[in-house]
Amino acid sequence: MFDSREVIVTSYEPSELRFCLSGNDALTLLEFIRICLNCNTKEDYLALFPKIRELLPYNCANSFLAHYDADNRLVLVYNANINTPKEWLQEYQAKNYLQRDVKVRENFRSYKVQHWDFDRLKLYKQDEGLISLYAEFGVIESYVHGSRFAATGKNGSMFCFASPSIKFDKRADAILEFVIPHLHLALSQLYSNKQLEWNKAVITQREKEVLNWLKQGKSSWDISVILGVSERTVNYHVNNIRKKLGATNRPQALALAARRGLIEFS
Amino acid sequence: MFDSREVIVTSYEPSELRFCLSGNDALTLLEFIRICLNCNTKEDYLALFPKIRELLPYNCANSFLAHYDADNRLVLVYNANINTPKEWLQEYQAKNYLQRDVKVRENFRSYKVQHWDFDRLKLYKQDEGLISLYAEFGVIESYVHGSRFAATGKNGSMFCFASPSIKFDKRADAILEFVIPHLHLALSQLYSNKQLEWNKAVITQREKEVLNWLKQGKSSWDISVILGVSERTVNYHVNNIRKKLGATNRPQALALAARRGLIEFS
DNA sequence: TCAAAACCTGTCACTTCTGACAGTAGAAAT
DNA sequence: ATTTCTACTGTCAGAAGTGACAGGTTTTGA
Repeated sequence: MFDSREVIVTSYEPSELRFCLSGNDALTLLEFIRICLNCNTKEDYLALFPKIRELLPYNCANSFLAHYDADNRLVLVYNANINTPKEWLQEYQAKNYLQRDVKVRENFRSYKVQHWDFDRLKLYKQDEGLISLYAEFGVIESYVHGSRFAATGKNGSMFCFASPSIKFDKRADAILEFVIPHLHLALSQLYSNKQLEWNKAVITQREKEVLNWLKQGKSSWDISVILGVSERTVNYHVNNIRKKLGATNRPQALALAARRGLIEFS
Repeated sequence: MFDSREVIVTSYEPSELRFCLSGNDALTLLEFIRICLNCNTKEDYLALFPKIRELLPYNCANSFLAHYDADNRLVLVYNANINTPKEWLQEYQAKNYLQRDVKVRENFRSYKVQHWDFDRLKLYKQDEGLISLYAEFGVIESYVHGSRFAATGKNGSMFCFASPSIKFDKRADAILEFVIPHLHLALSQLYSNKQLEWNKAVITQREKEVLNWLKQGKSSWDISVILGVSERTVNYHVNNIRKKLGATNRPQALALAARRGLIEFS
C-alpha cells in the first residue's frame, strides 16, 4: 500500500542548497526544526504554522494522518487545519472527496513534493465537482507533500499549503523537503499522544451508568429520569464519553466502548 | 429473585369452582386455552384479548416479560399493550416507573392474583406521581397477575387488566388463575419466536456496509454520499438494521451488532 | 488549603434521526 | 407466473442529539 521510504530524503547537494535557499531561510528552517522536536500538544503543533508561513506564504493549510484499510479506502485518523474555511471542509468531508482527490492519491502514492495548479488537476482528470470546490475557495494553487515511515506507525501524512499566490518554485520545493518530515514527526507524535489519552481515558462510574443505558436504547430524557438528574446533565456525561473515546456521535461512542470493553453484553 | 413456582396452581376444589364460575365461563375459558396453545404470532396473541374481555370487562390491558438484572433492576424484554393510551405509556416509560411501581414489584414478588384500588395503592405508599398518572387514565382499579416458570426461561410475566368498573370479585380471581398461566405461555412463546427471529436475522451486505460507516461516526448524509445513494435509502437500511436487531435507535443497534459480532473492531 | 476532577445545571441555534405515509425496479425462488 | 427479497426513493412532522455559550457545588488528593 505504502512505498517503503526512508526518513529524510534530500537530493540537494550542498551547492544546490545554497542555490535554492538563502542563509536566512536556512536559519528559519533550523529554528523550525528545533521547535518541531519539542512539539507535544496541539497548541505547539499549530504554533508551527506561522513559522512555515514565514518561509512559504500560504492562505490555508491542511494536515492529516491516514492509512488505507482492507478495502483500499483511505481512513483519516487525525487532522489539523489552519485557516481552512468551514464550508469547504464540510463539503469535502461530506462528499467523501478524500477517496477521490487526486492530490491525496498522488501524495499517498509517492510522498513526493507536488505543486498543483488548474492545468495539472485537469491533466489528472479530477472530478469537476472537486475542482470547482477548490476553485471556489481559492485553494487550487498549492504545494502538497507527505511522509511516512515505520517508526511513526502505519499512518502516512499529507500536508497541503494553498494560496493563489503559490507558484512552482525551486526554493519552495527545497523548503518543503526539510519542513515536511519534521512536521510529520510532530503530527505523529501528537496523534500517538492523543491515542494514549483516549486509551488511558478513564470512564467514570456515572459515565459507565450512562453508557449502559445508552446501550439499551434509552434517550437522554429517559436516562435523566432514571438517574434523577436533568437532561442537560445526561448530555454532559454523553459528551464527556464521546470526547474521552474520540467519537463524533453516540453510535460511534457505543462501538468504541464495545471495542474497549467498557460495556458488557449480558 | 424469583419464587420458584409451579405451572398451574389452583386451589379451587371442584365444588368451589362451580361456586365461582358458571358453565358458560368454563366453556369460554376452555375455548381461550385452546387458542393459547396455537399462539405463534403477535396477531394471534392480540386476538386472545377480546376473548378475555368476554370474561373480565377491562378497558385496557398491559402484558410484558421482564427479569431482574445484576443490579436488582427490572429489565423489560418484551411487551404488548391493548388499548393503552400512548401518553400514559410514554410517561410511564420515560419516568421509569417500572422500577418503582408497587403493582409491578408485588407481582414479581408473589406472582399471585392481585386486585388494586386507590386504598391499596395508598397502603403500599406508592409515589404520588404514579398514583395520579394511574388516576388520570382511569387505570387504578385493576387486576394484576403474573407467572414464571423455568420452562419458559428466566423472564417472569405480568398482566394487568384495568377499568374503573373492575371490582374485587371471586369469579375474576378464579378466571385469572386459569387465564394467566396460558397467557404467560403464549407470551413467552411469542418472545422466543421473536428472539429467534432477531438472532436468525441475516444482515445483508449493504446493511453491513452501512453498519460499518455508522461505526465510524458517519451520519446518514455522509453515508449517502459515500455509497452514492439517497439519504432516504441510508435511513431505510438503518431502519432495517434496527428492526432486525430489535433496537430502538442507532446506539443500541451498534451495541447489539457488536454483541452479535456483526461489526469488527480493527 | 489549593487545585483538580467529578458532577451538576441552564439556554439556544442548528442538525440529525425517527416513524409514518406511499410507492418503484430488478433478481431469485417457488 | 407469482411471490418474495433486496434495494431504492419521496415527503413530512416531531423527537432527539450536537456544539457552544456560561455558570454552579462537592469530593478528593497533593
